[in-house]
Order: sequence, then structure tokens, then C-alpha cells
Amino acid sequence: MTAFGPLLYNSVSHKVEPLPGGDVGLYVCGVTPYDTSHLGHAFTYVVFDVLVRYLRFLGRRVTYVQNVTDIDDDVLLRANKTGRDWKELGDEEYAGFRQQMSRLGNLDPDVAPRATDHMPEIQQIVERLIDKDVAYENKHSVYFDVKKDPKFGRLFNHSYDSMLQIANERGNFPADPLKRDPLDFVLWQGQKDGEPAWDSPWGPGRPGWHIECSAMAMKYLGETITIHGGGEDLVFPHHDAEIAQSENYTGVLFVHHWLHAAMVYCGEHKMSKSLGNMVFVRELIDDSSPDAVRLHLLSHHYREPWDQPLDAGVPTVELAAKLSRSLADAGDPSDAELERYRGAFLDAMANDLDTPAAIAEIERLSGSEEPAARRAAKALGQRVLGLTFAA
RNA sequence: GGCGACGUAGCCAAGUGGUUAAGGCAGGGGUUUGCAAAACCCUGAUCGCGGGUUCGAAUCCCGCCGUCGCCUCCA
Repeated sequence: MTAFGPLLYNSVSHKVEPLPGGDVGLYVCGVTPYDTSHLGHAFTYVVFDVLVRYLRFLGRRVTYVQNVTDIDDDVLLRANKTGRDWKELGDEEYAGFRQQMSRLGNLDPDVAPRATDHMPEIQQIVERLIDKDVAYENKHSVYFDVKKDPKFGRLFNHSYDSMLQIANERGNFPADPLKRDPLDFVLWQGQKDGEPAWDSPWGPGRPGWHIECSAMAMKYLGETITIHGGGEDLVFPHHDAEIAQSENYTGVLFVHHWLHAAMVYCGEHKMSKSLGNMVFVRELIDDSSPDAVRLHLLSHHYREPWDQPLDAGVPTVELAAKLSRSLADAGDPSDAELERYRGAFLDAMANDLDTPAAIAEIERLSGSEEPAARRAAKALGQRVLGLTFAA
């Protein structure tokens, strides 16, 4: 095995870098389950599914962890609004999410940990951050003291004002009187009326957003993980908060390689639950096929934002049908055949997961007169891109 | 600040390692013409700057400078 793997863009260095060799620990931020998953979610998780498949195809051992933040402001808010039990709502939405990801052909993560199952791990980190004087307790809540970490925000790499502005748009409460600095983020929040709570050294309460990912990532993948991924909207404050919590906790590098999937827009705005401008995965699959949707998603490079207008449908229906016609009956290639035809495909994948180019290569091979080329195309498409080519 | 493009003659612009770097417009000179116009002929580049790789760089790599675009409520 080579010492270095494929080239992947690293959000923290802003450069395309070779992935370190050896076993890969991959942590991908999962969903907060309070609403139906849309095409933007599907894009992110299909991208990381392809990454997992690709690395395993190269012979790398990958441990894929994708969490679910099942206790969070949004879940409680939605449950409250609809008069439902927060746990029941979360379980239901999460089950729906997983079902749709499976329908799309995504492999199950090796571990799918829930925030609510990791209170001891979360509290242990919070305790040590207080001991190290980078966090402070105030009236049963605990906050991370951003001024104590001069490197805070190095992933986002923006000014203090910009950080505060973005954080405020994404769940930060700058006016919280218990905070020393408006940018400080909550590690543990004391129980409010009617909210679920867990016992802690600071009284009953629940974890803040961010800390659950540090706890679960380190529990399952160790103090330094190979790849941490998620949607690009998680760069700040979520991922920078994770870095701050984890590295102040361990004293060592938290993540080698940060990977972020670009946002899918819908008309003028980012597709989002709160704006309601969503294109649903379920409907798109029903209107076409899992392969067609997957091809549609992967025909966009993962770092390139793109637009899915409402009612635009799936433009890759014809491509999916064409590939299915030429590959459905193809058998398995021999090792020699696969080796002979995989070059351009693997080159594309090694070039920062250039799935549009990889798909073009599958299409080219599928049109070949050589049965062996078609067999190779089918194997690559199935094993690396997660397509089925089912008739 | 970040990301992505791009910087080739006055202007627009081709060119993605290999003879003297296309072409168009404008400008200058000329032929033709009673004059003018039109047409035709002639005329122009240390390829943003500085390094590097190479036998060889507009072309590839690094760093600057400059221009433009994007940066949209937890995926």
C-alpha cells in the first residue's frame, strides 16, 4: 500500500493534500432529526458514502461514524410546536432519514451514535475543560471561553465580528447574560422549564450543540481522527467549536483532514428546513429511480454549490436508463480486466473526488464494444459510486 | 478574510511545453481617387511581477501584485 492516498481538499489548510496512509477514521456530522430530509442532506451523505466506498475499494480500512444529534434546540422547539414528544419525533424522523439514505444506496455507518447515549463522555470533557480554565460555570450552565483559546476559529478563519454574526445566525444567543463573551458557546445548559434533563455536576440540564460531536468522535475514533466531514454550513461555528473543545481537552490535533460538502440551493436560497424550500429525496426517487438521483447528485463536484429548482425533476433519468441497458447484464470482471480499465476512473476519483469525471468515464466504458470494459464499468459504478444499474 | 476565475499590443482576443506568439477593431504610413469615403497593402507584444521545474515556459509549480465573481438561517 502506498504511504499516501488520494488528493483531497483540506478545509483547514485550504489546499488539496494527500490523505495520510493507514487506517481511516471518518466522522461525519449527521442530521438533527426534526424534519424530513431533503436533497441537500442527500448530497452530503451520498458524497461521504462514495468517499467510504472509494477508500475501501483502494484497500483502506475505514471506520465510518455518523452521529445523530437527537437532543437539540430544534428538536425541542419542533416537538413543542407540534405537541409531540421530542424523543418520539426524533426517532421517527431519524428512522425516515436512514430509510431514505438506504434507498439511495448509502451504506450504513459502522457506528451511528446518539448524543443522548453519551452523557458521561460529554460531561467528562466539560469537566476537564473547566479544570483547564478554558470553560466556566455560571448558574448551572457551562460555557467555553473563546478568549482563552487564541486559535479559536482557525477553520473558518474570519474576523471576530464575522464569527459573531454567523454564530448568531446559527443558534448562538449573544445576549445570554450568563456569558462572559457573546461568542462563548454553551457546553452544558441548565434545565429550563419543561425541557428534558440529565444529571450533571452542574445540576440537571442538557448538552449544548457541538460538544456531543467531540465526545462521540473521540470515543469511537480516538483523539486524532483522519477525516471529519459534514455540510459546509457546519464549518462555523460547529466545527470550530469541536476543534476548540477537543484540542483543549486532549492537547493534540483533533482532525487531520476536514472535508465539507457544498450546499444545494433551491432558487435564490439555500435549501433548508426552516425556509421550507425543499426538494424531497423520497419524491425524486419515486419520480425516477435511486440510480438516477444518485447520478444527479454525483454529477456535481462535492465542493461546488449547485441549484435544484423546485419541480426541476431529475435530469439524469436518461443517463441512468442508458447505463442500465448497457450494464444490467454485464457479469463480474476478472481482476485483470478491472485493473486494465479502471485507470481513468481512479484518476478522477483521486483528484479530489471528481465524481463528474468518474461518471463520464463509466459512461464511456459502458459504451465500449469490449464486454470486459463494460464489466469493469459495472463493477466500478457499483462498488465505488454505489449505483445498482438495475433494470 | 475565504473560495473561484482571470491578468497576452490602445481595446477585444486565440493559444493548456517546442519553429519568427493567430485574428479582429482602433492608430500610423501607403496604393487607388478630382477631393473624401470604401477597398487593398504595410506597420505593433521583454505574454502582470519575481522565483522554480525543463534541453525548452504565455503554457507546469510556488510566492507576490491587480481585476472580477461568489461567500444565501445548524447537511
